[in-house]
Amino acid sequence: MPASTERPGLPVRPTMKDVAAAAGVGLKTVSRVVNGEPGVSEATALRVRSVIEALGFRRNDGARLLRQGARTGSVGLLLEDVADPFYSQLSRAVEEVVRAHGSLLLTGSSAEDPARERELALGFCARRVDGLVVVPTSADHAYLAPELAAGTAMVSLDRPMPGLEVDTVLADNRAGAAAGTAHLLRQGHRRIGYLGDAPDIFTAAERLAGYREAMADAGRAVEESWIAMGRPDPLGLRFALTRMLGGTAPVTALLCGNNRTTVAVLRELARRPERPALVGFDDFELADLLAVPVTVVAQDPALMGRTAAELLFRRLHGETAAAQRVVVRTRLLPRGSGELPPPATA
Amino acid sequence: MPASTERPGLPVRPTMKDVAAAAGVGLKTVSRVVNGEPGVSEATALRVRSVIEALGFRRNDGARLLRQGARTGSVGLLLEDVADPFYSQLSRAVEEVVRAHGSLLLTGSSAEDPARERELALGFCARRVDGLVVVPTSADHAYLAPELAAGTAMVSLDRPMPGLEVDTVLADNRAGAAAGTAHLLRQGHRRIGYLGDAPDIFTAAERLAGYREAMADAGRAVEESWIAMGRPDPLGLRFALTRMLGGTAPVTALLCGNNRTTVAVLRELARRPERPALVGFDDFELADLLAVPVTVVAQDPALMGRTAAELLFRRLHGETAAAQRVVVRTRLLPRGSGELPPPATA
DNA sequence: CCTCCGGGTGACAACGTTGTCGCCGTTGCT
DNA sequence: AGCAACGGCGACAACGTTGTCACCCGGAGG
Repeated sequence: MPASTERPGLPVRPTMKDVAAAAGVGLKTVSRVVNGEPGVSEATALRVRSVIEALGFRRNDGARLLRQGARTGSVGLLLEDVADPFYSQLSRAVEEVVRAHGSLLLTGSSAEDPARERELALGFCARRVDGLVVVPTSADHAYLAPELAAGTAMVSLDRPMPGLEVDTVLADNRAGAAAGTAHLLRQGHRRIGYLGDAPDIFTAAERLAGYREAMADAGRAVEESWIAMGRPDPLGLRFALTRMLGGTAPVTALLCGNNRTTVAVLRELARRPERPALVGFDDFELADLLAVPVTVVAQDPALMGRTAAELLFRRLHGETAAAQRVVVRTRLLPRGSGELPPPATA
Repeated sequence: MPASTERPGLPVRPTMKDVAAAAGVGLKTVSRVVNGEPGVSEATALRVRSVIEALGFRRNDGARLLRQGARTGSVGLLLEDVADPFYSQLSRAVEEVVRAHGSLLLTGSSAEDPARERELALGFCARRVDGLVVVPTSADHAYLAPELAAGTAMVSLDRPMPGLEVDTVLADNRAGAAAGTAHLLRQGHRRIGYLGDAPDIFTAAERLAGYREAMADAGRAVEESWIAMGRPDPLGLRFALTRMLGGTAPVTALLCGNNRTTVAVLRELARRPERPALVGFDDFELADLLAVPVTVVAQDPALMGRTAAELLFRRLHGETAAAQRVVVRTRLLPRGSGELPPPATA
């Protein structure tokens, strides 16, 4: 009758040693049973299993991983903000793939703060995640180079990670923004405003470039006062809209650079008399049910997330080809707001 | 000049041993430097630090945790679907608190499938998370009892976890639904429909109960044909609405049991001639910008998530009081759709 | 001169698990 | 009867880290 260690009252997790002692077998036999390895008689296995059940034993994966030196079966996801519907959809898609591969997902929101992103990323790496899916902030990511070299797979999602040779999944921001702009031009608009996120954010800059491109292709000059870039705070937006929509030659249409901005603009427009045409980049729920349904350049966040995660696992499964860049198409969805004609006076 | 182990071409993470060898010091000295322990001369520390930098060494937290037998500094969050805005807000709030406590967050979506939830929860426990925040499915959670006993902190969020003595954070579903119903009754509605999620989901059942309560308090009988419960699929919904809104005594108002249902109902109503009054349970973005702004019983998901996470860390910090139940208030936000009067003919 | 002390350092065990290897007892063959 | 083969099982080392303890050395005190 072998005695286990004392319990001083505090909860202690039973180990294989405890199970072995309680079942009157060797440590390795318990290991074999737990892992379903052959070489254990059915009788012994049964006894061990019942002890495991009785003690509530659960294998310590940390120790297991340490011993095997193998994969941890976990992946880290870093993005700007899980609560943003675009990212929450990305997140869900990534999670789905991760789960299908039997891995667990660590999630962290960087809030667009490089220091915070770095802290999270290195935290994930210290936990020895097998891979990282990152929606990178605009800061330098050189600190990840050692991790990459050490074998942590990485995929950059939604934005590139300059200086790091990793697979990258992007939307065709430029073409999408150009398509949205061209659409407005086709409706007869000549003075079109662009409201986007801070210009150091890759997607914001690309979409602005697409807007300029389309305007240039149509032979239309762009006045810099038609452009407003920055985090979409209500006050700045109100100011920008007043500037664009007021004066003697107001813009008659708006292109919004992301769903946050689009929603903020809609909310602001509801307080104003002007009814400019509007195309939003990135679809959002209920866009089709608004008083004037909102025309958008829709991304496919689920596809982007899925693609990124699959690229990651391809690497983890041994793929060694050069880093690739996948561009996911956007689609213009005309719903009404983008088909409003310019006012007759314009 | 001590030689490290050979590298066969594959990436290998350097260990403290490698650093020690390269710096010509003992293993423990490296450990001391890494952990900022005293007892190392500044000269030695400097040398070790530069070697760490050069090799790109990063401490293996798994081994550290194993040795210390301490906390893993990670928490698991289990919910139904991160892509659902209600849960993504919960998620963000939980993450914020977790981060403030220096921990990492593992996230998993159960998709309302008990087997999947179980698999995820046990996976988290095998990773030895310090605690678990769970939005439980309606299945039995007895399998978590050993984990709880073993010292894994747990908090139940949005729904209770019967049979497990854990802190629980809930919205006041019943009172909220009753308030929404009473609001509709005050507008003169007498025949009010309720559309909710599957009745085995706690919140759906509670809200239904609140609806019945308010109807009973007003002395109004409820016809069972006014009630439709189930996952909000478009077809079932269409059928249910046809039933409720058709016939000789149609309902003139609707109470929707959650944001998914509300949106689905709005989408379906857009295809139909009837314009019943409507109150939704749970707020959603743009509810105020729709053609008829939507009156809702708003929950506070951020507060709920924050509260749950804080209760969890209180336990982790040694709190041993009996499990408590925190109820977070809901608020009725009248915006228009809930103030529509019944048609004169009714 | 010897002793004591304390700062700087390293050897070693241990955390919980798994891979390797060898032991024991049966069985089946010659 | 002798021997190989095999199934069942356990002892032991190792994974990368940290806690314990002992060692070495120079200087202060007797």
